[in-house]
Amino acid sequence: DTTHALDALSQEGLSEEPVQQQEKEAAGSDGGGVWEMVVAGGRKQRRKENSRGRSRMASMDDDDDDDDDEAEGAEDEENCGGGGGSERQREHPFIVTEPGEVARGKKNGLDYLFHLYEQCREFLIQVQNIAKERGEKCPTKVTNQVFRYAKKAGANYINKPKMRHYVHCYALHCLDEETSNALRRAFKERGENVGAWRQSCYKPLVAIAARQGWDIDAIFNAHPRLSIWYVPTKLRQLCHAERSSAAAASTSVSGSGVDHLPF
Amino acid sequence: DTTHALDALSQEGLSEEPVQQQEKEAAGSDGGGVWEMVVAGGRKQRRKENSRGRSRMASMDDDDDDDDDEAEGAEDEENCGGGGGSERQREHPFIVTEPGEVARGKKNGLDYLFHLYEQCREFLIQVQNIAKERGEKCPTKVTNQVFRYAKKAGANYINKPKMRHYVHCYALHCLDEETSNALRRAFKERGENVGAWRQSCYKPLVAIAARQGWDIDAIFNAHPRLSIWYVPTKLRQLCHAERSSAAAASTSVSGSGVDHLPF
DNA sequence: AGAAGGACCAGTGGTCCGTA
DNA sequence: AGAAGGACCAGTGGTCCGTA
Repeated sequence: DTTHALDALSQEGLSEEPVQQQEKEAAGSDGGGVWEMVVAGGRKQRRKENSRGRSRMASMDDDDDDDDDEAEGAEDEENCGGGGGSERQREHPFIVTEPGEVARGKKNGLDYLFHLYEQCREFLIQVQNIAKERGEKCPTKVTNQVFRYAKKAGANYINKPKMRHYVHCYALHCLDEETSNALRRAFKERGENVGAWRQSCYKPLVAIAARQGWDIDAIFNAHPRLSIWYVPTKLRQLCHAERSSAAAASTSVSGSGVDHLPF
Repeated sequence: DTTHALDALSQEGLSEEPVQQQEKEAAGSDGGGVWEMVVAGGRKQRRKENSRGRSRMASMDDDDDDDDDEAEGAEDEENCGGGGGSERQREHPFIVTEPGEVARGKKNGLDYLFHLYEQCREFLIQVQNIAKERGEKCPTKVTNQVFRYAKKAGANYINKPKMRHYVHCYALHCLDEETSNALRRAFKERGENVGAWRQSCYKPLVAIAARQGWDIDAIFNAHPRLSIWYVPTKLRQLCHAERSSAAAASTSVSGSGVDHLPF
């Protein structure tokens, strides 16, 4: 009674199935659909075979998967917004944009970046539904399995290193959108690059953690959209370091405590 | 201000430190201490070097670590309750015992088995405390890291395959001690071996799951002592299979539903 | 130079199967 | 035969570094 079309999920690379599910937005769950039509239209390259003869995957349950399958290694050019050619494709780099601003030229903006996190969440939900239906272990986080699923669903522009790289930026966006927006405007105005903006997102997060007892895991877990992301190592370390030095400062002022700082 | 004696924890096998923490019971947290004096006295082999030149580990924070360090590969005989000799040591096999019954001869009873789960919980709590103190990722389950910690703390009789093998038996003991006890008495009386008793523990668990909406993960997670254990694959599969056939039966009786069973 | 992401690596969950 | 557990293995979390 249950379709087992996704049986290959845990046997990656073994089956050879023709159907491929396109990236689909689980439409209507947020503003992403509209936003995407505006911003992503010229950028979204659909499925370039990633040249290592990977197998594909049957699509699942509901709607809109289109069934075209290219020959392996077809490596044809695609509309990537003006720079046609057959060299290996990458996503356009991010630039610092204000909220609502669409990046021009061969660039992607930060609304698009955050949108990728929402898409990953939708892919996770799909993976969870499949797992529940089949009585298998159900992931609570965006795992390798989810990234693999996203890729097979045609979302080649989603990958683990990128998503992990900017998690804390998304965290600030979730936890304090005001501050996040202000930071974006400030860094755009100053003409800073994405790396500088990214670095600057740590500090306000540590401040939030300070106000909430330093438990960054609890802060992530308490937020419905953030709880599915692993706390980045560096953010965890910064919180720990800052807590330690804050504790040291307060004890050395009060004279109590067990640390041995010079006085 | 914080001791970093356990810095080697994540660098297993690299450091060469002389201090070793003995198994300790985190005394007073449950009845294990008393129970152990009665039952485990003649069985507890303390530290046989596991012959692969593994390094040891500095002990942590609090109390009672004894500092003796044997030469590597000392391989001396130990008091194992009567069977002295230098051959490789194993734990005595389990036999089916009634609640409160002490196993005689070279056997271990089921109270002892369940006690091992409590010990693992205590080791997990110690690992969690260390992780929190150091601002590192904090495990919520009994992971490889916890088994490694237990071994380094001298609890050589704890190992992953054994603990995973009997998890569902412990689960029944946690979730329905009455039923668990009755099962033990019945299987002892019938002279069944441990394997048969172990097998028999699945069925009442599936029945519990049936009563609670089939969500075995939720059932594990709702119980404070059980939530730290991964749901065993086979138990998960049994619940899923039973739910499916129960659903099929009910729909074929009611005539509604989407399955295509013969009528 | 700044940035995207393939691919690697140490340590994980899971359990088989050589051992006693 | 029944059982304990060393050791293996596929797939994970994490992120470096060769690439563009």
